[in-house]
Amino acid sequence: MTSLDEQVHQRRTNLEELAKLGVEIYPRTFERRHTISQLVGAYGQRTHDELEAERIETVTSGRILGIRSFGKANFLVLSDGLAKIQVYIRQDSMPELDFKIFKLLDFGDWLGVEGRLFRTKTNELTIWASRLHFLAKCLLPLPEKWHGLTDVEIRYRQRYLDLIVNPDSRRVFELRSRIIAAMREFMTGRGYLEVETPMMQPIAGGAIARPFITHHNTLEMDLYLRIAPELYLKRLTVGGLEKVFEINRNFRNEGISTQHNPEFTMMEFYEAYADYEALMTMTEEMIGTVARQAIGTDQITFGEHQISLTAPFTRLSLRDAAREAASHRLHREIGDADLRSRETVAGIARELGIDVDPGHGAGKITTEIFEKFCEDRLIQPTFVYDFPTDVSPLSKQKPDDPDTVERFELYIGGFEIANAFSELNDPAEQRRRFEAQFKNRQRGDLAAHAMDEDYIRALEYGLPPTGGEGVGIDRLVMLLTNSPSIRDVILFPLMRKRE
RNA sequence: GGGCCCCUAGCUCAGUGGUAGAGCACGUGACUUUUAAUCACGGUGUCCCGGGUUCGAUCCCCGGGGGGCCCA
Repeated sequence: MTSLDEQVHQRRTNLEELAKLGVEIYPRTFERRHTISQLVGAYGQRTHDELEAERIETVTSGRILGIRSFGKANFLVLSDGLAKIQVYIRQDSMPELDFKIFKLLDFGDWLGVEGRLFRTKTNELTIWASRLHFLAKCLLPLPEKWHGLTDVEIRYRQRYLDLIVNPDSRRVFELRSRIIAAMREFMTGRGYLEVETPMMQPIAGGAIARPFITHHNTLEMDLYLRIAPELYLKRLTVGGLEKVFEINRNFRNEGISTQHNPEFTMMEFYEAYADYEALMTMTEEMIGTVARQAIGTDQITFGEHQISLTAPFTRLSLRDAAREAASHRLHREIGDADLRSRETVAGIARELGIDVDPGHGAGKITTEIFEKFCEDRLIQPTFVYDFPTDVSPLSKQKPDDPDTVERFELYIGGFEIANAFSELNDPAEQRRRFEAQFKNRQRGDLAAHAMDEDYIRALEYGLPPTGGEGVGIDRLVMLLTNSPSIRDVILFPLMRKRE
């Protein structure tokens, strides 16, 4: 018999023995007077003498994360996932049946306890148990208590084990919830309406990305999982909802990395009468506010970096960033005009070791230079603004420069956190942009934006001047929880199927 | 998709071309305020899978699977 078989068998036997004693082995409810967290919160500072005077009786419950037996003195460690409390168990303090139950408990079982709070000689807050209530059996052995569970594959595939034994993991997901709550509060506090738009879309628009395809049987219709809610949210702005936001999942059928999960969470919002300048101001306020509210500070540690999220953030135009990086590497001055000539910028890119796609225009090539040489150096919060028009099919051009759109991306910790622009609201120009994208698609670019006639029709009814933005929630959570991989902040990251 | 690395007991990890190891966990016993409890004794296994080389492979070689990091 393997060690595993042996341990599972032992646990099953204990469960059977409990049943033989007449114990309800899967009881339906349990009424607590306090959670363990409440006990620790309320009485964690009480001294031995205060507890003796107050004689606090409690009924609580949790999972057994430690058993120390000394014959007649026995200790359990009980956890509610957030806090732990010790339980003192002695045969002469409880009914005979309850002590028999205790003898059949295993590491990992769920248990209810009645008793009085006291402090042991070593000053540990402890429940002196007078009754035990068996709540559920743990039939499989848990990971070791000291090293915990470090195998990342098991942590992701069996997140429940990770959450049981790794308090830091629990902490990350508590913070994730608080970050999203703070974000929602920030938006609703500014008068934004929270909405939900389709996740299944007949045309996957609003971003440059390859979609997942699914199928509706009775409609006999292929659908895409959305790559962005953008086009639907702007339809709402056409409909007069001047400030809307949505926090929800997007799905992109692309590579997986420490910064990319196929499904990820975005907060996307649109505000009538705002432009990208206004959004920059709002974004730096949002990031700092959310950080202070969710984690208590806007000065964070991310890996080896100390990052300040206090406004204002640095602002850097994309072409300046690309120009400076190229000038530095090629040891000569690259001018703005060099980046706007397709021939010149393609030559520069090749000199920099970039494989230039013959179908790519000057703007796309400039963006590639930026992505390759600048992105991962933008550790402190930086707005990179003014993107080439050919990589931004939904953004409004600058009045004096049709090759450039009013768009920015926010970089923190070396990766993109947010993407925003003044929305293109001229339906004729929007149609031209979609057609240009269609040409990219014909050349084989499966991520190119698709034509959306209904969206153009909506624009024809009139979209007011509008600014819109998407904030990557998972990446923000990574930053605020100092997590090196996006999989550490997604409860169940996508993993390859296992035989 | 490419490169590099990892896969050994339930968990965390050593290790070797010749009967596979430790700590925790598990079992038995001792112990009336312990806390990574301690002490004594005890059993651990498809060394990820398949093929090859070899008298002999967990180890070397090839292929596959899963995972991680970096690059695209």
